[in-house]
Amino acid sequence: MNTTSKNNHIPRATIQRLATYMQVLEFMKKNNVEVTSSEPLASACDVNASQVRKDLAYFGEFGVRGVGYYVDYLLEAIRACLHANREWRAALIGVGNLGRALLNHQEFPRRGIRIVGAFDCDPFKIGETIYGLEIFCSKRLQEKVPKQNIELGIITTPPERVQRAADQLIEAGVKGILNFTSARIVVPSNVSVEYVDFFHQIYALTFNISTRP
Amino acid sequence: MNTTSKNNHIPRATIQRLATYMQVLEFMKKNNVEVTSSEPLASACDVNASQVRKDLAYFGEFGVRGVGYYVDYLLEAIRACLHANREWRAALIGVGNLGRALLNHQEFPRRGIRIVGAFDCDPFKIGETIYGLEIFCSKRLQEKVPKQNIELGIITTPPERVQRAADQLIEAGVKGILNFTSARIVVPSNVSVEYVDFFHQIYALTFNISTRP
DNA sequence: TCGTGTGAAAATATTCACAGCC
DNA sequence: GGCTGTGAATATTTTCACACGA
Repeated sequence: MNTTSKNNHIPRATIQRLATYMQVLEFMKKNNVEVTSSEPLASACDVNASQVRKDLAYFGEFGVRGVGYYVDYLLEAIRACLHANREWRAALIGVGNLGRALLNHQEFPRRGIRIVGAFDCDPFKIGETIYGLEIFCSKRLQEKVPKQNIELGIITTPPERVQRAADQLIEAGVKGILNFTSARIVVPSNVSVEYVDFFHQIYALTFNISTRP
Repeated sequence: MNTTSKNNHIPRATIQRLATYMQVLEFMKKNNVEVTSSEPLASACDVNASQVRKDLAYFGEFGVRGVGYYVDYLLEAIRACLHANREWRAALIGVGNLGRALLNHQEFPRRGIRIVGAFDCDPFKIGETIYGLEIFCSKRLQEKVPKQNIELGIITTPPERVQRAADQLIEAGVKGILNFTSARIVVPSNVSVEYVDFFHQIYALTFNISTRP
């Protein structure tokens, strides 16, 4: 399985759709569907069938002409494309409500994301143990990130502190940041940032609802 | 302020960026910035300055040539574009961990989203009161949605139950659904659906990190 | 025959560049 | 002089349509 064949730039939309295909394929697998094809996969994801084929073509050839795709094989192929087929170690900064919820979120370990460090700058929280994880002062990221082989940072601080948290994570050497804060951050170009803010989806809803027949 | 002038189709990406501009403008407002221009706004959002102007142009003219944009005015204008400048009433189905966290999330009321009904199908939860809201059986959506003027549904059930929850919401008359489940749903074309799944962002991260120099 | 993989065509989105207005 | 608003140019993404292989 060759997942690096076409090294030309891959649209971000393609990456998002691959994640969606994964979800649908997992659902199919759970329902003992062994073979599928671009059409049902596409319609489950509300896209065009050739879109599915084109998205996959960026990475290689995973189907069988005249037959379709073996669910299990395609699932593994997509996991490999997204590099979701290995363990990723993460640090979480900001142990408030949301932070705690994420620390307890079973979907993370199920998908190979291990949150192995919890950090905060509140002296009352430092030292506390939550879900088996001791909370450290954010200043100790410097020391813990390399030691624990942490590559991802998850920020769940209040928005005022997000930039400082990001700076500390980057200084400590993480390669990617997942920002749950509503504020934007500035990072050097060798670090990736993704924003999680479901109000974007809410506004897409309110807009769509309001501008319909 | 005319926010419906150009009725041609508006790209989804534009809607998403408008939500981002809102966040940045709110940040500026909090920092007492009164006037800005497309350049600083664009660079804070990692887009091109003419992208900002083009996005706004879909809805009208909100700037002053030679000057820029008045933060407060632009903010209100964008809110109006997204229909985020009024109250929206929502029902939540699935009072598990995530559901509870959302019911307690202060950002909802702050942004005019009022969750006025909580529903579940677990008999042990029905009747319980959480954050001042009684939990009702999902079957009562039919009756509660019209009575309480609910337009949005928020689904936080386990994925196996998401389709049924969606069917009940739609049957009861909601116009838009925010699906926090990892499963896809099928809805009639007069209902809008948005998916919230931060693993999409995580996979964007793992992909980006892994396919860099 | 059926469904993939893929060039070519069409549709969309982004960026440029500058006229127009403060 | 400076920055918006916008048509025109460019770039990107999606869709079509069909050759090819199982």
